[in-house]
Amino acid sequence: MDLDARVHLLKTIADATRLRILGLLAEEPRSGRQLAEALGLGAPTISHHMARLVEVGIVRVTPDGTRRLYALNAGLLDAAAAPAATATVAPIADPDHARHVRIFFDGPRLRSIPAKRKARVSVLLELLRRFEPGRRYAEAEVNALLREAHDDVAFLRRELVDYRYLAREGGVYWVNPDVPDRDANEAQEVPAGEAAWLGQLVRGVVAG
Amino acid sequence: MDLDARVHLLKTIADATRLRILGLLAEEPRSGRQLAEALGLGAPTISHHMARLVEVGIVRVTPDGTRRLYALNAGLLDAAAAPAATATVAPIADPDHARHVRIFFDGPRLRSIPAKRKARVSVLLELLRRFEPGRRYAEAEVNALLREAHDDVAFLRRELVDYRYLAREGGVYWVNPDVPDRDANEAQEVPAGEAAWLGQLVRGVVAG
DNA sequence: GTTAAACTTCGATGAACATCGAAGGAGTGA
DNA sequence: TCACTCCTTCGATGTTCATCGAAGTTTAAC
Repeated sequence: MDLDARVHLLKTIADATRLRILGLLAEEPRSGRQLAEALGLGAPTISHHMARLVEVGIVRVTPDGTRRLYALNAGLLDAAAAPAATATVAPIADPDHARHVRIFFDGPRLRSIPAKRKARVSVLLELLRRFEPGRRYAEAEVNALLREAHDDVAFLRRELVDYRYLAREGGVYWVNPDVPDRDANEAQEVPAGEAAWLGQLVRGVVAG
Repeated sequence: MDLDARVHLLKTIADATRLRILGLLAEEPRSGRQLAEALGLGAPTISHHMARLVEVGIVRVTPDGTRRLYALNAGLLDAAAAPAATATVAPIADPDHARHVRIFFDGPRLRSIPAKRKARVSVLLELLRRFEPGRRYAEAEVNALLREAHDDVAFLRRELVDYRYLAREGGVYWVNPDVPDRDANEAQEVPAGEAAWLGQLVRGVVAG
């Protein structure tokens, strides 16, 4: 996480409305409408803030009928609570990874799905990081997470399973604990340091 | 610390230039000129940022000849490092305290020194909070800290000592560990919680 | 007093952005 | 298909604020 990223993240949290939103989401997940009512703000304003919060990863969103349910990203906070645990997926060592990500991602969205295998692997690994290791996901949850990146969730899901990045049994998915085929991947320790101060911050700020 | 204060503090840190300044000050104290050179910015810009950082208490300033030396407020960071310690001065329980502070303070500055004893006590206790308990101060340091509030530092210093808020021996001052005469003061526990997340944040952000 | 260095204040400029109303999807159910 | 709800996008508005040059202030040294 470089300077710009940190500034971006801080700027995102440094707003009264968004702090109040985080406080509400810390109690329970809520829809946009609920947040708008609770804060006395218009729907466009809420939409604006939620887009920012989701973009930096503090909030997760799942479609639910015509509504969209927003929830605090528990993974970050849990990582902060157990600062010794290494709860993140091992880093990606492919030197072209960053370039691929830059080319194919537009924020959280995927501009397109790469045709070439190497770039597709980069994109899939990047998507894999949105899943919490150890947690089990229903197929709908997997779809919801992937839909933040691209509409063809079925293809992405199939690819993730084919590459063994996601394991599946019945309708339940989870991150493969020892991901295969990750080029030159030496599983270096990434203690939850980065997530730790973020989570600590969010906890502290939200708790008041 | 209410919502607005937290937002204000976050907004203060959420700036690339100020984060770089904090990073530099984490290494060693520096003057405004040094910071301007290191960052390639104009003197007015540095002055602007330093005023903000000092106002929120992350940075301390001491005059040094024609220069002003800026240093990270070690107290906050130390409080974060030992999260169990209660390193802050006991809170002020006088119900009129907040009103007095609002009336007589304009940011860190004192509009005037209250003539009435009650209000003056409030102001003095508020000033006392700018000192780190346990730390020993040279008279020049005491003056420097008080000068941020008002030019008549001699009067303020004498009052602080007269009220036994500051103890003195030789030329050395320190916060009286058991402050007397603090109306209805039941020394409630204020674990360094607030400072903790701030310090944790600064540490994390600065360390990268 | 005078000069020089370091810093602050003032005013202006431009960029970022929170908010809103109006219009435009998108999902749900008749 | 139609209506309804929820949400997003667009365009406009007003505010905040980082930055700079110019001018003012403070401190030290002679």
